[in-house]
Amino acid sequence: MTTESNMNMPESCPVEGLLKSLSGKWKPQIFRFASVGPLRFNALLRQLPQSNKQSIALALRELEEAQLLVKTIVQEKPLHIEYNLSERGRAMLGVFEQLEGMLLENN
Amino acid sequence: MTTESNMNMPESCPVEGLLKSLSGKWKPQIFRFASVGPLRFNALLRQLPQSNKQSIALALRELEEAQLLVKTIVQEKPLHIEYNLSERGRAMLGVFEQLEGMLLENN
DNA sequence: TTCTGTAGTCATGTTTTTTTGACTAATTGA
DNA sequence: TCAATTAGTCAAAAAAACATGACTACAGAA
Repeated sequence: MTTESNMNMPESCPVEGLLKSLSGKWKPQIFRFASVGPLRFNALLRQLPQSNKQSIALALRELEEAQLLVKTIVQEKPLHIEYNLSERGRAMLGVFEQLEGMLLENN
Repeated sequence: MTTESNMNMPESCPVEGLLKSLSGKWKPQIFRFASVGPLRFNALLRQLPQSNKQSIALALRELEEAQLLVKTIVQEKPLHIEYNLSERGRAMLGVFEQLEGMLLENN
């Protein structure tokens, strides 16, 4: 039933776009970690010992593309890279916290 | 890096569970359709012409297991099955509508 | 009793995602 | 200068998700 016409079909519904940008094996956890404090690549790998570089690198890139995280080069020694929740990311976090409340209460 | 120990690891974070139960190629759309009115299997297949029975059946089953939809046998003629948003599903919908507002405004 | 519509399941194949392991390249500390 | 740490990339393999086509089973209409 699949045709060529559904390739790269841009999301019509923004919520569906958000769900997609948070879907995958590692992105939800990474997002949650980012809500606590800045992330660094190798530290993240150590926090997610069942994961791997490739997947984490991809997840970070996609979260950045979705504008949920921002990547910064920190000009300190040792020079390094940090990922933080973007403004949009923090806004999403607020909604998720509300959601969490709802999910816990009724059940 | 993968071990056997992460098989069926139950979700620690309820929001991650929700994200998971709404992830996949068809579940978000099905959920949105359900927010408009009752769903029926064959009608859904016709509304999602690039999909297929197998995937839709699986998506419906998983949405039901996640308690976002409820399945009802309608004792009318012709006897048929209906899927509706559960109470939990409607609660989620409320949050998603709020989310939608946020996603549209800042950007 | 045969045909149509309902709501699926099952085995198999294809495609997409995820993992593995080797490799790169810049920075820093000893 | 050597070794370690940081943050990755790449090609290939393995695993998971998705699609296809054949099939089932029941209800109702002609």
